[in-house]
Amino acid sequence: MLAEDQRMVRGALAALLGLEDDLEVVGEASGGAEAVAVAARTRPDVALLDIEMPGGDGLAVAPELRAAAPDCKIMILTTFGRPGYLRRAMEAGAAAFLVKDGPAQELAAAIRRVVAGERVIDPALAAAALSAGPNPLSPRERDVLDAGADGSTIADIADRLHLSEGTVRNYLSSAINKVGARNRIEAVHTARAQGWL
Amino acid sequence: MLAEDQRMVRGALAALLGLEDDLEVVGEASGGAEAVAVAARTRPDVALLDIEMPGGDGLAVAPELRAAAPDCKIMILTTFGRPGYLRRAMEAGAAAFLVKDGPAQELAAAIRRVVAGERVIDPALAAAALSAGPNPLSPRERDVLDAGADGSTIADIADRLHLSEGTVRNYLSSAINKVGARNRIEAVHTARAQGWL
DNA sequence: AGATGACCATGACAAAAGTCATCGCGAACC
DNA sequence: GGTTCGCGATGACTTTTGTCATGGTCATCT
Repeated sequence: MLAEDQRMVRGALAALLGLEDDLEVVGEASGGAEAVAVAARTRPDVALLDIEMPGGDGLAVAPELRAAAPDCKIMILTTFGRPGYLRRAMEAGAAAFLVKDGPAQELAAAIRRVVAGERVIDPALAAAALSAGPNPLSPRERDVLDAGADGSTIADIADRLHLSEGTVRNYLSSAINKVGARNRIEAVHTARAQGWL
Repeated sequence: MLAEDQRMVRGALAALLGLEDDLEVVGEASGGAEAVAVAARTRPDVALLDIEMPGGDGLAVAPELRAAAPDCKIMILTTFGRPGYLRRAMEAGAAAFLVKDGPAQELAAAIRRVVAGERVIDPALAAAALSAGPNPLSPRERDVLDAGADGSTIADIADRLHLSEGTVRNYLSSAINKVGARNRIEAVHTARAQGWL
């Protein structure tokens, strides 16, 4: 099964896999929630999930998908090889983590290896994820940083999260400090780059 | 010819086009500069360019490509259907503007229409581009806004652009005002969403 | 020849953002 | 039972942003 929001890319990936005669695409989905429903219905051997999708990203729905279709292997396919993504993917029980930058043949090869029971992870990425360490941000710090990512003012964030302005300032300050940034914007950038948001 | 930086997507698109027996992929490139070189060598009828690429984006290299291979029709294929992108694509002489969200069959169909001499643009997108109006930012305002997008401080920007801090502040302020934002971050967001950056 | 507008710069001021010390509460852990 | 840590809050303080008025140069357009 294929879950990817960009239809043209999804169609192209389907075409790519269609060239392999031991592989068949039995279902397609354009979002996280839909992926779970489709998997429950079509019972695929393997689910290929994109991360950047509307309606619940691939990492968030992985647990639900495991519940809905326990025998289905989960493979994460993403544009960005962020250490934090890989970590979360592994914690969610994914069998593979691929980046779209990789060679096209790698996809079919990885699927076969996953079906055979192997786990497939780019060694360089694995090393980066390990050396980067875990997410240093507390849940609340993440919330606040994320809420401020779009240019919202402190008052906006406080309002949206039902916190006092001072509290928001403190969380923001400690988040900035923890990621080693000089201000909110830098903090959001580096946190995103690490896959911490 | 196919220019797209993500190899897996590029391979998948090639597979998709390979299914059509009146179409053939004669060259592939992973960046803007490479696209020009490949086009000069392989002389394709049509060049399919992604926008979000390293080494000069599709819009920037379109003029060079026209110079290098005058008979080659240029098609822009992008993730984001931003009004400003469409406008720039048209000004660069592109024959088509497609978004990756569209249906997969649309790609081959669009290529055939372009070869037949037609121009292919999503009507909804064209309307949005026209109603949004042209880029309100002056070149310098764009520079400053862009330089500050990564969280650089005013002093950083002033330094990088060889301007006084006050000047940077003024440009930033007028840019914020022009796009109707409340601060730098919001300004960058909306400017990006419109394709003005 | 005069208007317009992009460009660069100051200085002054108000409004945010960020830092720091300090406090209380509750849960987890040794 | 004490320590630690995440959570939420205050108040005071400094720095950074953003706004505004103003002024000058240069190129373009009418």
